[in-house]
Amino acid sequence: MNIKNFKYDEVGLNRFFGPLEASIMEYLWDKNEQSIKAVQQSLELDKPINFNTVMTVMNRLVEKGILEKRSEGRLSLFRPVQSKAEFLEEQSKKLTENLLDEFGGAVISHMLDAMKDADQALIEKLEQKIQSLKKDKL
Amino acid sequence: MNIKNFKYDEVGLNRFFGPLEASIMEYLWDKNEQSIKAVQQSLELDKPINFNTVMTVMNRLVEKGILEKRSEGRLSLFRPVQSKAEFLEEQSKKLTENLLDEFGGAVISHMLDAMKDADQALIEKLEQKIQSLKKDKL
DNA sequence: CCCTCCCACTACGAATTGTAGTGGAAATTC
DNA sequence: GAATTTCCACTACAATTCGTAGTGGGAGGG
Repeated sequence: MNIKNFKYDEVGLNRFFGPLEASIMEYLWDKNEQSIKAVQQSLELDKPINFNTVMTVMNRLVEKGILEKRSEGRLSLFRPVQSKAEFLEEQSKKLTENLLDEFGGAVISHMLDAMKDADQALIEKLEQKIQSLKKDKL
Repeated sequence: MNIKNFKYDEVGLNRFFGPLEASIMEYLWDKNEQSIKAVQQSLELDKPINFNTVMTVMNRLVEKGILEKRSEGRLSLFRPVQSKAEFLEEQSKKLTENLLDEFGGAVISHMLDAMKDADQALIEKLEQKIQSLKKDKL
């Protein structure tokens, strides 16, 4: 799983992937294991896309450790290594740790500042976490 | 100020810039306003670097809105648009907001989990923030 | 008047991502 | 069994980003 960049100016999967990569991942996370043909046909519904283009990008995703490739007879099937939830969990965790390493506790203040619309339950949860952190310090 | 990517696998300014860009910014944040020559000579202390290489990269930083360029006679002087502190503040804020937008309150939990070594003062501050957030909700 | 210093313009290579052509091997069809 | 279709491997090219550097021009000092 080899994601290198987090893109400020994009949204969702496009923060981690190129646009075509993102569409492919979106589809595969929905359908789990699929052939290139199936992916290409699905993308084609939106706009024309060459089979080989899809294949190349999918093979690159395998090289990057995002997809797994399996042969069934002469058919190649591709499937995400992680679920979308697992992927997002891992990325948000990595980014969070990176941010803390880089900027220290100050980010947490930014977080809370930005979090005006947090719901009550989350705030309670945070409060408890803080309490337990305080205890650990004693 | 046009930073696009945050790099997982780098550290410090290298998360936002290429390595040469980062060295240049580091120097200019220390010295404020300097000529290309001054920058190049400073970098040269580490390893040989062509004057034109430095110039090209500095001009690109101007195009990106990171540096400002000013002519004094026929000499060009370059200076960061923001202080390093301002820059880091802005980036950490942007990233924080992006992360929250993207992943919701869950990141905060990650934060606190990762924050085992937070100091007492920070924890107090967080507690107060939480309290005021709670009040706002009433 | 020549030389040196500084800058503008231009170009190239590696890496990343999207694009697609060519051709080969297997399956299907006649 | 030969022809056609299906699917994949290999290869290549374009745009972008970043580091690199060559060529040449203009301004000032000796």
